[in-house]
Amino acid sequence: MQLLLEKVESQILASGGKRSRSRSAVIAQFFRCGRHVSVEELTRLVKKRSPAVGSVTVYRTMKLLLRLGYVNEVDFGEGVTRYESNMSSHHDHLVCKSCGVVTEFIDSRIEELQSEVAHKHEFRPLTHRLDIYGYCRKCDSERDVPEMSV
Amino acid sequence: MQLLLEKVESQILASGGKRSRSRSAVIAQFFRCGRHVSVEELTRLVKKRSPAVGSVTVYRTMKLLLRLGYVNEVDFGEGVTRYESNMSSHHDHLVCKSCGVVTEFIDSRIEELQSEVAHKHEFRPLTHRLDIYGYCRKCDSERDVPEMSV
DNA sequence: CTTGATCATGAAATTCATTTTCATGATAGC
DNA sequence: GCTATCATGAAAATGAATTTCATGATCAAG
Ligand SMILES: [Mn+2]
Ligand SMILES: [Mn+2]
Ligand SMILES: [Zn+2]
Ligand SMILES: [Zn+2]
Repeated sequence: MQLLLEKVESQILASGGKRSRSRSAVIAQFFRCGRHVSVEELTRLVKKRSPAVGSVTVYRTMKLLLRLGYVNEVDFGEGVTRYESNMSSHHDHLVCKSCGVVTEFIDSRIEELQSEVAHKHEFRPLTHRLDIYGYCRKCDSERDVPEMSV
Repeated sequence: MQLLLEKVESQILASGGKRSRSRSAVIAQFFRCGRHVSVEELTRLVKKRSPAVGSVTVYRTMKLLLRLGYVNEVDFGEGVTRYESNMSSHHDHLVCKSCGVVTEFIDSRIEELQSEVAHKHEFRPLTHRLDIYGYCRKCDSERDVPEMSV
């Protein structure tokens, strides 16, 4: 982990950037916390250890990591951009519309069929986004329970 | 087409709304123009025939059609919401990153596999969004051409 | 170690799509 | 025609994200 942080920092140096406390704090916290973090959430976490860090620096740092290829932006239609590490390989998402929990999956048959469809349309595919929205098991069973209220 | 407009208007009446010139103009223009229209584009088109109509009314009318189930919102990550008629059945999208052209497709095998994956994860799928980003044939061949500039 | 050029920072201002407010105009049903 | 209710457009407000700007930190050279 410390290794990863140093690798990122040296790549920042190599690309003409400089080290900084705030930025290190943001990067370390990002790799420490879970997936699909929003800037607001990440800022709150960073502020616990480094109260002086503002959200603007978090915005800038995430864009920097994006340029360096360490993160991906994801958007589940909430009006905010979320970030996930690019260390793990490509995957798609199951998004619960009730509790918001996100489950990752990969299905090579679907990936294969996507390539096939693209080529059938003379289209050169580069990336794709497959999000399935619905209810996770917990939320689905809760919705089945007949009226308990009032 | 005139039929469709009347159907929508009567449903608006039934749900407690009233008729209006501006709204009719927006609805008619929407069904007249192509798919994946943004509010800005639609407003410009409407203004040609009805210059007094403001974009706020277009925003409101599209949300109304959304509530009544006539349209879907689509988002290709451009920062603006686009609308498409809900008359045609579900489909997915091939989006050209160069010229922006959007091709629709449907592949029942992919749809089938999505259900399978969801159920494997004890997830009840309701909707999904599959967008494939890349280059259409025209843009792909143009990019292959070696440096022609200066 | 000092210097000086360059980069990074946070606060405030700005942008841009979208929504809300508000005073006024249009509509429907009596 | 009257009137309650809805729809309108302009302007203001919102909220995420970016830019500006004055100041502070960093680093390579000397
Ligand atoms: Mn993910
Ligand atoms: Mn479509
Ligand atoms: Zn859930
Ligand atoms: Zn193209």
